[in-house]
Amino acid sequence: MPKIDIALKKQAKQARSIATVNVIIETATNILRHDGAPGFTTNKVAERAGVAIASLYQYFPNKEALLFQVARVTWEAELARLLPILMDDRADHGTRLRRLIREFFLVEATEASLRRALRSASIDLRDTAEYQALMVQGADQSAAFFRDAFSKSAGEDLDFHVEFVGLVITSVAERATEEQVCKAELLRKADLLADMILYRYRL
Amino acid sequence: MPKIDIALKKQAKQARSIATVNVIIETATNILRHDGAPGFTTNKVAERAGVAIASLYQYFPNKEALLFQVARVTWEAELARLLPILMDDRADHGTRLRRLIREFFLVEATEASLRRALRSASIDLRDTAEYQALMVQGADQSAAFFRDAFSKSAGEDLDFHVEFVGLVITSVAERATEEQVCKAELLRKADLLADMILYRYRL
Amino acid sequence: MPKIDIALKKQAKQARSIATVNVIIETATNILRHDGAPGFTTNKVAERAGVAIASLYQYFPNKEALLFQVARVTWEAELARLLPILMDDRADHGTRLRRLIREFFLVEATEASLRRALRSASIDLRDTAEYQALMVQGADQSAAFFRDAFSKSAGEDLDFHVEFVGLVITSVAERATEEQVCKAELLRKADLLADMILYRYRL
Amino acid sequence: MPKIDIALKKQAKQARSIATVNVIIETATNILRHDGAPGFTTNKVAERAGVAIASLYQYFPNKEALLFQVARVTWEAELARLLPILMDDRADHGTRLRRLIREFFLVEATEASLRRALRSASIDLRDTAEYQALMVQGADQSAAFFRDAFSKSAGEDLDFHVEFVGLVITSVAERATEEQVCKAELLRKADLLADMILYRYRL
DNA sequence: CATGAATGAGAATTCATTCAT
DNA sequence: CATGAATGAATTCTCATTCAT
Repeated sequence: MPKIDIALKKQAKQARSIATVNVIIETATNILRHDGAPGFTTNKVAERAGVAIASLYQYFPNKEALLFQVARVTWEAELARLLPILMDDRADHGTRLRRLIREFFLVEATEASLRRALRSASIDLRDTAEYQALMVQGADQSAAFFRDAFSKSAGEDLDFHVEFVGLVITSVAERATEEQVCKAELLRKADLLADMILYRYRL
Repeated sequence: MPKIDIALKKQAKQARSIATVNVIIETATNILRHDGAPGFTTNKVAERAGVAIASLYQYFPNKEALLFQVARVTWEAELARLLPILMDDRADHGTRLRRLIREFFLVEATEASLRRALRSASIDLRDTAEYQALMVQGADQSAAFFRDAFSKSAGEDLDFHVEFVGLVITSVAERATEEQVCKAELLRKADLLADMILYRYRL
Repeated sequence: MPKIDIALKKQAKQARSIATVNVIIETATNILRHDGAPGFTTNKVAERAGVAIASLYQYFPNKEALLFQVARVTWEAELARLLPILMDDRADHGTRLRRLIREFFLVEATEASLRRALRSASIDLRDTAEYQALMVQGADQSAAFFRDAFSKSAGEDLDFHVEFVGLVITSVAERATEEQVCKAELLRKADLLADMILYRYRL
Repeated sequence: MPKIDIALKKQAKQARSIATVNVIIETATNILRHDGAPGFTTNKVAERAGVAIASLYQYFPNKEALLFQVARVTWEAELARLLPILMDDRADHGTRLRRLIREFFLVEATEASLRRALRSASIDLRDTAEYQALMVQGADQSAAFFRDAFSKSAGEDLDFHVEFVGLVITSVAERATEEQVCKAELLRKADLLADMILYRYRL
């Protein structure tokens, strides 16, 4: 039941229009990064991107659609950094989990302001099928990993634990990176969180 | 470096003025609760509160100032529920921490939509001295408790642990209450989080 | 089931605001009269009325509401000219009907362009309860007159005839006044239409 | 004084071009029929017709030109249904007039929404020479018929009567078909209008 | 003090039309 | 010729805030 239609209007075919679309998405990302959600207006994006506002609306049916593309690109980049850690079978579960959390904290930190803006702006997005599909993409893989890791110690309701640990890691990472801190301290926090989880599940 | 001046324009002294201010704050709270951050406009608050918009601006220099008062009142109410648990010396630290987390989850859940709206609306507020002072208020008391609880097991940098545990509890509680779930599941999550912390600090 | 809410937002109370509202309605009427429906934009109305666009929207919740007020004022003025003719019991039905049609043609002619614009612009208005109530106002009185006049000759389905004659008069008057013609010719047409109706109903 | 140039840019000569032009006109007609005047945008027409917007502008110099073609095609189809009735010498004038009015009501009813949209969209068109020429086309033939039919009873100014009766029939038909009614009631109205005219002219 | 009135600046979105390949 | 790309100029409507009584 997505109230807003988020699908792109036209697929850009020619090189010129592909460039335009990309410029728009990049500009939007930057604005979100630097000015936050309240500064994110279609007019500003168009102006800063150097295209007419009507051009923006030729590809994105509405503001949310543009926002979604920003979220998609950002999220995909994030996944690309995290998945390899999950898949690395040479390391045991505990090691991988610790690495995952560390990397997750670092990833969030690099784009802290962008992620925050994205979060606060994409409230309407949450209900769209597209957004949920996007989120599931990465969640699937990590859930499988968690399931594997906790299978012995979690007790009966494995899924409950899997979901909750995911929630804990993402929510803490988000908040921990809100304040600007040095990398060392960030990693210390990541490790401390990893400790809590590893202790609980005896990894 | 607070860009916005949040201080109340004039401390309402007469009974009538105090009542007006309170009505405005309550109305604002309700609007935030029911209509969310985007529905929170000064004109709507004034209208629903039954005062002229100009009167609102006689007490609150700008929108943020009003928002801050809402945050303050809400936060103080929350503290009032949590502090007794922290202060109860009859229970040992582990028990109190578990209770604290449970209560915190419940508190957050009862006003989930209000808290979310407050969060998403008060981004600019974060930088103000007033807001930070407000947050410290409760943090002080709980920090003392945490310091006491973790003193043996935390190792050297006690303050680091104290701060981080606070962050973990608040961030997880906030996210865990975002989706509507039954009380039982909420408490299960609270307990699981408590487990993680208690295990780590051997309580 | 009115989709658009047409009710005025605030009732203007002070003299100043009553003047503002009136100026806006008058300006809107003039624009409709001279520029037609496509030229009727809220911005243009506000600008020509010498008020800020936001002021316009303080009293009229949307474009349609303003349009409705124009229709109301115009319609009421029209009624004020027609009702006395209907009520005049000194004349017989035939005479009154002939006078009514003449006056109706003249009324329509004086504001031909306004009425046309109003018609073409108020398509959405038709479905609103307010608009229908407004229309019924005058229709009631004339229907009563028609019913009285045709009762002997119309046969069984009196209401059908009453409604249809109303439709005939209004539709012909509207179209007959579309082209600019002299008063004499207009009255000739009115009389010819009256003939047709009077003959049919033996008045 | 046609402000807008309505003439086709180039008479499509090749078969492919003719097909394109026809597809565009048909699509435009359908959009007008189903979405009404406000939904009638050149971009939408082009998209639904499966041609590039620039191609549309290669044949039609502007929106009005396209609109005019729609009006022309529609009007010609209408004429094709009405003329045979007028020309049928086996029936007397009264019979033919009654038939004409009935058929006219039916024709208008079948395409009520299209005609309404066409009317409300083609206000500017009225002043163009082309449009007037188009309208005269059918008017000529029916005027001849009316002249014939009313010659005895109309008195001196025959042309006046001829023109006015035409106006009466078209205006009433248009309005009578605005509301959705069953065929039976529509014909009843047509007959009642025919009565009025026939009585007046003793046919 | 309180308030009714007023507004500047901007927000999202649309549309007829042109341009360059 | 056909078309993908691009846009200027509007349009409706909102909102935080000020002003004058």
